[in-house]
Amino acid sequence: MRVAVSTRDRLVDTARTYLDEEGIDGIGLREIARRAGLSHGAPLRHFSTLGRLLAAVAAEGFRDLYASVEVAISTVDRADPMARLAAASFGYVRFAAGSPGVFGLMFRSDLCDTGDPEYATEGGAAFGQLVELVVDAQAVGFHPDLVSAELAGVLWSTMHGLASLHLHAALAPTTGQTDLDALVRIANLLAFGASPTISKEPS
Amino acid sequence: MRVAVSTRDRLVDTARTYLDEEGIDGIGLREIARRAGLSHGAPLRHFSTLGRLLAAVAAEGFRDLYASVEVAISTVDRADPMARLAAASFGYVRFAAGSPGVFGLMFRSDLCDTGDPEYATEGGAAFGQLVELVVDAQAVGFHPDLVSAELAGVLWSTMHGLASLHLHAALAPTTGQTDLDALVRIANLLAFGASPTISKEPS
DNA sequence: ACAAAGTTGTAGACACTGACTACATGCGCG
DNA sequence: CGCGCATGTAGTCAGTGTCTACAACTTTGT
Repeated sequence: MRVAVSTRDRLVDTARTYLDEEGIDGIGLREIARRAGLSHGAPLRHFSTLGRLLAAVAAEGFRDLYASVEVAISTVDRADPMARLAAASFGYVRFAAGSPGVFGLMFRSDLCDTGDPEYATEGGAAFGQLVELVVDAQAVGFHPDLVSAELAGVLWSTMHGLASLHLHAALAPTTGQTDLDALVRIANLLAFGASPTISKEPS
Repeated sequence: MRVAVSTRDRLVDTARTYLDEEGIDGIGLREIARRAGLSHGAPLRHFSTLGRLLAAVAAEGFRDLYASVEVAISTVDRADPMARLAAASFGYVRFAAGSPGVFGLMFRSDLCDTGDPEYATEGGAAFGQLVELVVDAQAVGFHPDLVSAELAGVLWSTMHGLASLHLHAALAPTTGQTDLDALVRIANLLAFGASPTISKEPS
């Protein structure tokens, strides 16, 4: 929680708060302006369009996602790449579960302007973080024959799918299941095998 | 391609066509009415709200998804549950790639009214189809200790994540990768192991 | 057969949205 | 000081979803 100094930052913060409190549905330029105590046209002084404003929110989301993964992998042995990869999974879904609104926004190309350079930079950084983890894992024998970026893409997709479907409650009604961590454990079991060191979530 | 007999069916068909041609962005009640050659209020005579109309479109999407998976698994040996499961993966992403607009809509709870009974029924049927495949696979030794619905949820999530991120082009820029089938092959490799019978896509 | 009732489509209105414009205010800097 | 420029305001425009009144047509009961 950092204090909003400029109006620009306050707008991004207001949007973030709205997303996590009210969800992604009613978000809009005028609503953000209202909550920030500004006139309906004020945001356009700082962002040329609503999409750019939301792209800035999403970029901050990617930074938070990066940090969440960083925190998760810091709890396990630095010399165990497989454990770090498994921990990263929990960091990913933990961010999604903790900031569902922002997470939902980050992958909504119809809402946030994905052409925004900040969006691309932060998104790429988050993915790059995972690729590094994958490279380390490959170095200790985890599917060393596969292209790192592709392997990372598949692992990302798994966590992304789990988080997405969980938030959309598309699985819950039929599975009667809300424990996201349990599903991540299963996913890790499938991907990494039944190692006891990675079958439990960290910290 | 079946001929639209009632106005109601024509509206659903018009929305479908729009989604696959123009994407999900500009869809709306008035736009659908325009394309169907009706006045802007006509759709509300058949659907109480835009969300219900789109829910009907999504429900038809779930039926098509079901059919796509059915086609995919029909190409492999009926007595090989693992091969059928792997084939189902291709059926899933093939539908998503072939009908990106409808696929995107199906999991957008802010757009289509997920409380619609038809939506819930068809969505549940599609998931049930996967659960059956998983049960068969468990019977031949594929993680028999896990809860079928949870295991199915994880597998669904993986395919869902791959399709979602692929369509959002969120992975493409960093991975430089557009071959969805290749990613599915990797995902199957991770989940099912390196059996040559499932490492290639069917048909 | 004929009128009543229901169904279906139209047209207008309302509140709302994102974006654009003209205008006012206030700040920094030569 | 005074000129720019950045910032915020208010009004406007085209567009949206939804509601309502109304017209036309179809079905139904007697």
